[in-house]
Amino acid sequence: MEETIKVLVADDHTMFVDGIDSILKDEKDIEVVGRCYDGPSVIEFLKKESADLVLLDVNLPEMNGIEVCKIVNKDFKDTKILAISMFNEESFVTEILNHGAEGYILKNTGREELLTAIRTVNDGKTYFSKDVTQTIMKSLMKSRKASNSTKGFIPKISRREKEVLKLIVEEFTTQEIAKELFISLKTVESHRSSLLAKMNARNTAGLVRITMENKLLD
Amino acid sequence: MEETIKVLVADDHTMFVDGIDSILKDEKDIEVVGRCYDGPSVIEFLKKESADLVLLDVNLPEMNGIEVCKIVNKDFKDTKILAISMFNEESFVTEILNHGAEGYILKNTGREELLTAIRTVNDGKTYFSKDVTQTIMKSLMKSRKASNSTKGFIPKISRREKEVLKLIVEEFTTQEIAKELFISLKTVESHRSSLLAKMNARNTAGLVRITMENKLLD
DNA sequence: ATATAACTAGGGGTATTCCCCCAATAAAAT
DNA sequence: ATTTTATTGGGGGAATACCCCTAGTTATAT
Repeated sequence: MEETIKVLVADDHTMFVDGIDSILKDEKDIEVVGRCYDGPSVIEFLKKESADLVLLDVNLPEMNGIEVCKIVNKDFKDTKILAISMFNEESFVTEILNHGAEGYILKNTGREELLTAIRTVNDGKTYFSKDVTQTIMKSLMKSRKASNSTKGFIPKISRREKEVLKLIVEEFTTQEIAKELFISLKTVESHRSSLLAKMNARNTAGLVRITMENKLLD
Repeated sequence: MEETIKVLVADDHTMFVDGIDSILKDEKDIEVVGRCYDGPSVIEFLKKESADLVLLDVNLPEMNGIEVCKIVNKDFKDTKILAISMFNEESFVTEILNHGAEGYILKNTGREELLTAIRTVNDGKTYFSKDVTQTIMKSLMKSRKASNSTKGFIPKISRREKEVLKLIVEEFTTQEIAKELFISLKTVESHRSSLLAKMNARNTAGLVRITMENKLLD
């Protein structure tokens, strides 16, 4: 390896960043070019200087890791993301990987594995901790089950239906929805029954559950 | 300082321990004599070798920091405890301090402050991070004030209520729930209204949304 | 251009939820 | 031992949701 890997460390825990620094400074092929303690700082840094890889804490203040990941992937395509987190939480893992992170390791990862992860991701491959791999497997299993139980998707929900659905989830009654959207009570009822049919739900409880399970309002 | 301070590092996050190690190895008056990744190991270590100070993570697996703290204070009176945690949580702080920890710092503490904390505690004084001091003050101030501001606060939901709630989320009607649980329609209605009150919901939609948001059925 | 879907709205009726009141028994906490 | 909470159950009524039907207008896609 002729060139050094330029690493930007982003974590709000100073001591942790110090630790990473200490670990990486002994490596000839790796150079820590910056340290950030919140999301926006990462973006600011990358606007001024370049980095090959961001060691990115998923749980950052101000702007969380997922948001940062989105922006970096859009505006700084040459910069890779190695996500790092305290928690082996399925939601964190899957979400940040869906937004362009090339790797995900846990903070209980050892020194050697950290170095391996950085070099692997920098080479354009992906790297996951063993535990994380298991988590990903689990979530894949679950999503398969979920999509099976829903019996083939949810048909497209129209713009107006989505507005109604949003208000239903927010505990509005049909009357209140009608007033809010300046339409007739009967129209709202019509949308409601369309939603029940499309989502294959029996009642309001089903509408809300399926909405949350499938994140239909995001 | 003639003698070196013998430090035992106890944290389940390998990378963090590595970081501490890297920071402390440059200091002539401080020596890391051991590394533990769970509570019982700390006790085992102290039975065999001595340490002046344990850098103790509050959230340890197997046996948490408070338990470890109790035992160390009882059986190894010469060993000081410097508690360390990710979270500036009032409950953690007050509880471990009440069980004999001499200091409490956060993981976002910088290198210099860590070294200061270790030397201060080793000298028989106490050391708290600035943030922690504030937290202690706050807890003394409010102590009695109920936590209304906690938006996500949900009173305890009883076993039976949880059963009813589960079936509501699964789109059962009150009648069906009554049959399923072998109780009267009126009893189910009673549970329903208790749930509405406890969860501060207006209707079924709210029950389901709050249930999903807070993962009340896991 | 001509279906297809979306948005609108009504009539009429049943089912369900939500609300108030109440109260006995059992279990758990103080 | 006493209080509180949980679980059970009821009467009655108002509000809401759900279901059947139809149907005109307006986008949108083929």
